[in-house]
Amino acid sequence: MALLKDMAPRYWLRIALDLPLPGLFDYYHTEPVAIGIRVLVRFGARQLVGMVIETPDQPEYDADRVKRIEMPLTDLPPMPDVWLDMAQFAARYYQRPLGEVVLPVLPAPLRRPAAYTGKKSAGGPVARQLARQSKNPPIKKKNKKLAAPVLNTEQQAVVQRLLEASHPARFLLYGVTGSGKTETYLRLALEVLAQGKQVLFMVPEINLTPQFEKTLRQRLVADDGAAYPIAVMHSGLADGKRLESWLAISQGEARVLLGTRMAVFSPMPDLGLIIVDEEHDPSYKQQDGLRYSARDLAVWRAQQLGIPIVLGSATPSFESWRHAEQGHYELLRLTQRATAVALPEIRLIDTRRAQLEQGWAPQLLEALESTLQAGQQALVFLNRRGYAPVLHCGSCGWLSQCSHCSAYAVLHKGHKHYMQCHHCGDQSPVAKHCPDCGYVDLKPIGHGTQRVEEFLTERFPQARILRIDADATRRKGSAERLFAQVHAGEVDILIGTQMVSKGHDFSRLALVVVLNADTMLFAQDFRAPERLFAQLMQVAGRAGRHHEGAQVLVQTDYPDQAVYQALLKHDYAVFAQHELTQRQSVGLPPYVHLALITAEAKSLAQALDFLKQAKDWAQHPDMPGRDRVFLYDAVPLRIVRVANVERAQLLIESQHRSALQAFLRAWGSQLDELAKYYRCRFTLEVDPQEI
DNA sequence: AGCACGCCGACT
DNA sequence: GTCGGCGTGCTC
Repeated sequence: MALLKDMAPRYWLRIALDLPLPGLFDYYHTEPVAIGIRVLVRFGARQLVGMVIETPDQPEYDADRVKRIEMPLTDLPPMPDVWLDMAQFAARYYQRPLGEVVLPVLPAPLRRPAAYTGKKSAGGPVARQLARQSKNPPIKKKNKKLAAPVLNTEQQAVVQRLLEASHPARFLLYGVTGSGKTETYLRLALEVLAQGKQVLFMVPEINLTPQFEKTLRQRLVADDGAAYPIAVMHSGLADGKRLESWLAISQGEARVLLGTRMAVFSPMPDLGLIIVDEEHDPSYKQQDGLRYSARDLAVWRAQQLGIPIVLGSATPSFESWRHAEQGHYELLRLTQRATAVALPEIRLIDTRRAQLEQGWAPQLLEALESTLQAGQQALVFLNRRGYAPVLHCGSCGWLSQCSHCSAYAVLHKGHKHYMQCHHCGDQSPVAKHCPDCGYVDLKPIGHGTQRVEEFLTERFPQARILRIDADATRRKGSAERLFAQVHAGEVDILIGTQMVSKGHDFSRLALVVVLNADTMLFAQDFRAPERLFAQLMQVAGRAGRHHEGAQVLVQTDYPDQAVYQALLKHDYAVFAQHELTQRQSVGLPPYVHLALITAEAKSLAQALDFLKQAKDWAQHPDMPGRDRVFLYDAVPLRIVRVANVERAQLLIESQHRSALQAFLRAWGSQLDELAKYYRCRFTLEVDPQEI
């Protein structure tokens, strides 16, 4: 009996599984299975979908304990080699097991074991999806083809250079807001599409896709009048839709893919061009799981395929700017607005001298007043949601500390009043009297969007005021609906957080007011000024796209700061120069490469001890790259406790990317054991964007 | 990560 | 008596 069983041939497979365990897992099958095929396997007590990565002659694992796969999932062809190569690169570069790359990037139905084993799994998710599509064929969205606008000479020159693209076809398109970056993307895309290639368009956020999609549908039309099929990919799509897009683009049926960072992992058999819009945007970096930069992977993918890539921004990341300086990217500039409208005037309101009314300098209120009188729109921008960031007892000094975090609970008003910690999400009732001394008159300190809304409603009772922030969009439905109100002209004053600063083009907007810019400036992160500049340029860009005389007013206590002075002149280049000089002198990116290890434990001592011990291990003479890598001391995070977990971090720096990589590979593999000993959880982040 | 196994406290 | 809390350890 045993003999008979042994006679069945064994084809050994090394399989990637989505587990936080290093390496691949050995299985076998009685028939050959191709690399890149998904398989259903038993792993311990559960079933998982994995992907075949190698087909070795012998297993590495104890052959007696290697299991047979349940079945290969042949409803899709194997993932292409170039795709697997990119996944492999990402896994190595970001120091994660391959299974944490190749599986999470698949649409959920393709990696759910139940989709192949359950009762209603007949045919698998792909077959069902195709059946669904043939039953109700997607309605071809009709968009009137829009005529291409006439290019100005500057745009013509840029398009010319893009079309001439040869080696190295990596472009940094630096264009002020309204200079027509999108138009140049479209010209290049049309050219590439006409050659029978696919185009990948990346945007930083989901809410930017609808507007962009509309533009693409109107403009990406072939000479014969046929629209190039477009697929959209982002985390807001339902599983079925996401699978539909994935199938359309990977089978080459869709010619254009518009998506957020995850789109960089979509297989595209005929990919011929990548465009990364707003390339500086921090949203391109994933903040959990595999902490990848979609922009950086896009550059890698373009390099791998030998195809052109365009990184576009009005405020490029300093990393990209530096690449351009060094000639790694070709810098293309659009310095003029495509519409004849001048850039809005930016003014700093020095709050050190001003007599403030509820946090407002009189100039701001006057400007609001006259904007309303002129029948135009105003945008009030402040990056702080809720009513007030903290509640305070005037008698004993008590503050509304979150009971789980070293942060304050924020007062929220609305249909219901409540306190909420923005770090752990915990909600609690608003204290009626001081829990320490019983004093009844607790006062909110500081201003959030809700309080600004309340103040402006009192101050300008005739104005139609709308607030758009994470709270407003959660309750009242989609952000898109609220934005539609603004576009329809039903809003005089729009109050908003980051959410309003991107993408939307408000036609009647004549005034932008920025309230708490300084708090962004003094965030601990070394990128704070860079971020603030980008943020303010972006929000300023909302104003006066259609009308002359738009104003941007920024309240600050520090008008002399370089970032504000550069902003006054709309001068990114000078600001970049200034900041880069500083970065170079103190040794920060892009002049050095960083990695960051963050430890979490019940007590701060455990987290710190773990990191200290890890640092000691790093000094071992056998550690590769040790002499070319510098480790800082372990330090507690600024907000040390979140959800009753204490956190500390340790920064690793090197002049040489390859040395850092080699070091992290050797070092990182030893940390699991150490973390177990200190009862810590830890994450290792390569190229961290916040420290 | 998840899931099983295992050893201690308050419930029908 | 058992249901279930989550600590420990293993999974190709």
